[in-house]
Amino acid sequence: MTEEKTSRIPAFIREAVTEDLKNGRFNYVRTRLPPEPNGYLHIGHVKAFLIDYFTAQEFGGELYLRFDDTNPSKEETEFVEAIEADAAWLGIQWAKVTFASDYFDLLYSWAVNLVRLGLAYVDDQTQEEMSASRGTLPKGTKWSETESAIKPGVDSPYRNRSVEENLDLLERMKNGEFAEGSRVLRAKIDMAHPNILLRDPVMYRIMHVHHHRTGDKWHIYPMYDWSHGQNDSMEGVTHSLCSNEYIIHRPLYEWFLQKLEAFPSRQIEFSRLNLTYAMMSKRKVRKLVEEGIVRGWDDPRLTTLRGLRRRGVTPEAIIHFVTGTGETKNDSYVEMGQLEAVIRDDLNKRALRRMAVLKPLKVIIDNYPEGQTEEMEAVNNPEDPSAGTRKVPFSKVIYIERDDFRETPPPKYFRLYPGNEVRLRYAYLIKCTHAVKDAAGEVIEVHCTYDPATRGGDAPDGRKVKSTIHWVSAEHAVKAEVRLYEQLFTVERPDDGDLDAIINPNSLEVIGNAYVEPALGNVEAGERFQFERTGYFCADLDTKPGKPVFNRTVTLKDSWAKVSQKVG
RNA sequence: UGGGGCAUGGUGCAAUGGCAGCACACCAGCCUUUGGAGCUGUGGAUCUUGGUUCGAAUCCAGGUGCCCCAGCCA
Repeated sequence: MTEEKTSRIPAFIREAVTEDLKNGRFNYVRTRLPPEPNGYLHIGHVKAFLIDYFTAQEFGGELYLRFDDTNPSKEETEFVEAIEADAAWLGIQWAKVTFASDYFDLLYSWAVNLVRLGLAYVDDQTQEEMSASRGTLPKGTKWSETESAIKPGVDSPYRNRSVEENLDLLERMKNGEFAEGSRVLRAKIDMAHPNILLRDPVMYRIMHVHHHRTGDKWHIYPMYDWSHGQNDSMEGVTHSLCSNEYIIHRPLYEWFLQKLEAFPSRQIEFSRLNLTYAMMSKRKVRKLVEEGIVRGWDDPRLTTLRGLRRRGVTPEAIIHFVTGTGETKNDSYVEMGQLEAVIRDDLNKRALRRMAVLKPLKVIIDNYPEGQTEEMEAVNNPEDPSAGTRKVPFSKVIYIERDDFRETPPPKYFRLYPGNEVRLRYAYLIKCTHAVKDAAGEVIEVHCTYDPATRGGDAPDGRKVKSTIHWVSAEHAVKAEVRLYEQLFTVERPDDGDLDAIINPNSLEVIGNAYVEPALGNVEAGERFQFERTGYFCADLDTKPGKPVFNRTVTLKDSWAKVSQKVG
C-alpha cells in the first residue's frame, strides 16, 4: 500500500494549526477526543477520532481521551469502558484518559470568579419563563410557524442581583438546598444578541442525581458550553476539533475563556460524516436495540463499531474509508457503496478463500467410482501466494449452489444446465446429463458425468468451459449457519424518517443448512474468509467448535446479476 | 437583510490566479480455473449574474439553493 498523501488531516486544519504554531499562539499541539459516555461508538465518530488523533500525531503532539460526563442522568460507566475498548480496537492511542468530572471543583471556582466579575447570575425563573423571555427566530425557520417576527430576548428580573446574593445562592445550589429546576446559574451577556446562544446561556442546572464518578457529591452539573471549553483550557488543549454544529458555539467558547483570562484553546470545526443507509442518531439506534429490531448494539447490520467488527470489517478498512472520503466543512452524504468498496479491497488482500455452498443442490457424478475420495489442491489466496494451499476432499456426490444450475438456461447463462460442461473449481470438468424432480416439479438432484482426464480443472485437449463453479463434497461437508445481511433501511437517509416505516423486513436472512468445506469446520470467532464467488464472511461470536456460524460482511461484485437483469 | 455555515460530474474529495483531476458508481471492451481480482477505454461537473485580470473553480459584488441555531442535551 502506497502512502499517496503525505498528510492525513484536512488542509484547512493543518493550515490553522501551522499558523498558530508560527505566530506563537501555541508552542505545542494537544487535541482531545470528547465522547459522551451515553452510547456506543459508530462510524460517524471515527472521523472525529481520526482527525484528533492524526492532528496530534502530525504535529508531534498528544491526544487526550476525555469523557464528557456532565449529564449524569444519561451516562454510565459501561459506555466509558466500551468506548475505550472500541477506540483502542481502531488503533487510536492517547496520552491519558480524563473526565469532565475531574474538573468539577476547578470549574466551580471559575464560575465563582465569573460571578465576582459580575458576569454570571442566579436566575429563579421557571424553564417556561426563560424560554418565553429568550425571544424568537423569524418566521420561516422550523420552530416559528406561529411566530411571525424576530424578537429580542427580555432581561430576567433576577439579572441584576448583587454579587453577594449570587455568590450565596450559587453556594446553596451547590449544597443541594434547592429543588431541581428551581434555579440556574447563567452567564450575563446580552439578551438581545443575534446569536441566541449568547442570550445569557445557562451554566449550571440543579440535578440531584448520582454521578457515575463523583457519586452524590454534586447537586449542580455544568452545561456543555460551561464545561467543554473550560476543560480544554484546563488541560492545555490547543486545538479543540469538533463538528460544524458547534460553529455557533464558538463565540461563547471564546467569550468565557477571554473573560476568565484562561489558556486560549482554539475551536475548529469540520463537517460530520454522513453515510447513506446508516443510522447515526444515538437515540434512534437505541430504539432499534430496545425494540428488538436488531439483536443488540453489536448487530452486524448496525454501523456501530461493534456492529462493523462483528460483521467482519477490519479497523484498517474503516480508517481507510474515513480518511479516503476526505474532510471538509461541506455537509455531505457518502454512499454506502463507497464503504463496501473499501471493505472488499481490504478483504480481497487478506481473506483466505474457501468453498461454501449456501443454498445446496445435490449433484451426482454417475461415472465417478462409488466410495472414492480424492484430495484436491486449492489455492488459499490468489492475491497472496504466501497464504499457500490446502486439500479439499472430492467424491461422487457433491453440493453446488442452487443458482448454478438451470434446467432451461436464460440467455448468457454459462453455468450448469443439461448438456453443458462446467469446471468444478480445483476438481474436474463435469457435464450435466439430466435433472431429477420431485412431485412438485422442483429439481432435487442433478446428474453429471466427469472427465477423468481433467483432474485439477484443465482439459488436456485444450477445450475451454465458460464457467467455473464451487462445490463441497456431500460426505465431507460441514453444516453451517450463514447470516446474510442487506441494508437495514429502505431509504437512504434513515435518520430523517419515521423509524417504523423504513425498516427493511428482509435485512437478515438466516440460512441454517449451508454446507462448507471441512477446513471451515473449526474456525475461531472473528476469522474472515472469502467464500468463492459469493462474498466475504466472518465467523460470528455464536460459533461453537464444529458448529460454525458466519456473517456475510459484504458480497463480491456480481456481474452476472447485472447481465441477468439486462437480459430479463 | 435574525445570526452563522456551505456550494466542483450520480456520490465523496482535489486543483491555493495558469490545460478542471482522483476515487466510488455507471457504460463499453480485454483477460480470467471465482461472471471474483486485475487491465484498457467512453460519457458526465465548477449554483447564478456581473466585475477585476492577459488569464477566475479560485479574488470582489449582488442573487439563488441547502444546512445549523430559541434544551436546565452534548
